Amino acid sequence: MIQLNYRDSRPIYEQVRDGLRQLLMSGAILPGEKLPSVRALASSLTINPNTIQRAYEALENEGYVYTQIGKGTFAAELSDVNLERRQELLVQFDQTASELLFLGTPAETLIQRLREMEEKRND
Amino acid sequence: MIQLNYRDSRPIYEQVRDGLRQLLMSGAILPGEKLPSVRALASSLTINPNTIQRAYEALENEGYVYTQIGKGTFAAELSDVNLERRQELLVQFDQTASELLFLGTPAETLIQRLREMEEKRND
Amino acid sequence: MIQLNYRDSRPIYEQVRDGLRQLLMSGAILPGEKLPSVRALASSLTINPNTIQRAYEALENEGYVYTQIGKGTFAAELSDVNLERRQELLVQFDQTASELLFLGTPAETLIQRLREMEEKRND
Amino acid sequence: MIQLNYRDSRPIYEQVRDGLRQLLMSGAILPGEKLPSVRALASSLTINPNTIQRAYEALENEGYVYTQIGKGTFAAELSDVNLERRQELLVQFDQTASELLFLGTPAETLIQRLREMEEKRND
DNA sequence: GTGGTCTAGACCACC
DNA sequence: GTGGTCTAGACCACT
Repeated sequence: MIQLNYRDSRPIYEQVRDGLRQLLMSGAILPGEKLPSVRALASSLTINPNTIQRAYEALENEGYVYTQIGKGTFAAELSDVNLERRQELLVQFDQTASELLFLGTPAETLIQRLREMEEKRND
Repeated sequence: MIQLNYRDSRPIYEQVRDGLRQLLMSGAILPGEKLPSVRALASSLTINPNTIQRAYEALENEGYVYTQIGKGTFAAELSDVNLERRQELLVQFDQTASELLFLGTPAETLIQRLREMEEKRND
Repeated sequence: MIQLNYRDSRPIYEQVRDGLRQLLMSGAILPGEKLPSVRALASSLTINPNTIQRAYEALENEGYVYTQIGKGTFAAELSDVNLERRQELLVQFDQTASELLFLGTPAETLIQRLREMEEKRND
Repeated sequence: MIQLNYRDSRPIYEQVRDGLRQLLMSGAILPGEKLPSVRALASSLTINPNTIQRAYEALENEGYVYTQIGKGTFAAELSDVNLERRQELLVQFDQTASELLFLGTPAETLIQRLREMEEKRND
C-alpha cells in the first residue's frame, strides 16, 4: 500500500504522509471513506504508532483528512484542502519548472506532460 | 548577493546552495566564472565556512560547479549538470503538477505560467 | 436545531453542549422551558444517548439547566448560572483581549464589536 | 517561570505553549531573543523533552517563534504572527463577550477592562 | 549543544 | 476500538 524507504533522507512520517496523499489523489480512498486506524497502519508498516499519528496530524493540517476522536480518521472533501497547501504547491511548481527550463528542457515538453496528466485524470 | 532567512526551516547550507543555484540560473554567474572562495563567502554571510563548504559540495554533486584544488570553485557548463538532477526535477514536476490538477487548478493556468517563465528567460 | 460538524476537532458532546448553550442564549429556549429528552435529541442527531447525557450534565454543572428526575431537563433562570462560569469567561476574555491588543488590534476595534453585539441583543 | 497544573484538563504541551506565549506577550522575552533549549526547559519543568518540543512546534506554527536547527529557538517579530491566529482570537473574543453580555455583564464593564489593559501596555 | 525524528510502552478521553 | 498525550531513552543532522 505504502512504500517506505529507510535510505531516503526524508523522515518516515513524511513518507507516510506523502504516500497517503497519493492514495487520496489517485482515488484509492474516496472522500468520507475511513483511513486505516493508527495502530493498524502502524503494524502493517511495522513502524511505531506515534509516527503514523504524526503523518495523520500533518494531513489534517493540510485539510486532506479529518478525525473524529474515538471514531477514526476520514478522507475530506477536495474543497476542504488548505489554501496554504495550494500556494505551497504553486511556489514549488514555479521553482521546479524554471530550473527545468534553465537546463534546456523545452517548455513544450512540460506542457505535453501536463496535458497527459489531465487526460489520465479524465479517464 | 544571497539572502539568508533564519526563519526558514531549511538548513542554512541548503539556503546557500539554493541561492547559488539561483545565481547560476539567472546568469549572474556565467559558465567558467569563479565563485567566491569558501572563506570569502562565509565571512560575507557571517556564517561558518563549513556550512559554505557543504553547499559547494552539494552543487558539485549536482554538476552545477566544479572545483580545481588550490584554484577555487567554478561554474560548470549547462550540459554538465547531472542527469540525476534532471530526473529528480522531472519527478518533482510531475508530483506537484498532478496534485495541483487534482485540487482543481485548470491545466491552462499552469501552462500559462510556463509560457510566462519562458518569455522572461528570453528577455 | 443543532449543527454537528464532524470535521470539528471538538468532541461531539462539547458541540452539543455549546449548541444548546447557544440556543439558550439566543432565546430560542426560554427559562423554565423543557429541553428535548435525551433519547429524542439523540435520535434526532443520530448519535449515542450517552453523548447527549454528557452534554446535559455539563450544562447542569454550569447552571444553565436543571434536571427533575422523571420529568426532564429544563432551562434555568439567568441568575442561576454559576459564578464559576462567569469567572471562567472573564479570565478568557482578558486573555483573548490582551493577546489581540498585543498583536496590534486597536482597542477601538474591539470596543466597537462589543457595542454591535449589545445592539443585536436589544433587537 | 511557567506554571504547570496537572489537574487541568488541557494537555501539558498546551500549558507550556500558552505559558511561553504569555512570556512573549509580556515582553519577558523580546523579539530575536533565544528561548531556553528544549532540554533545559524540559529539565527545569521536570517533563519530557518531547513535550516541550511539541509546544515549540505549535508556537512556530503560530508564528510566535522560529527555530534554527542546531542553534536554538528564537522569539519572532510581532508582524510574523499568523493571520490565522489573529482570526482565531477574534472568534474567541466574540463568543466569550457575547456570553458575558447574555449573562448580564454590562458592556461598559468589558469596555473598561479593555481600556485598562491598553493603559498597562503603554506603561 | 541544538532541534528533529523514532521506538516502545503506557494511560486517558471519546464513542 | 479509536485517536491524543506523555515518558524514557536513543540516534541523527546541523552549526
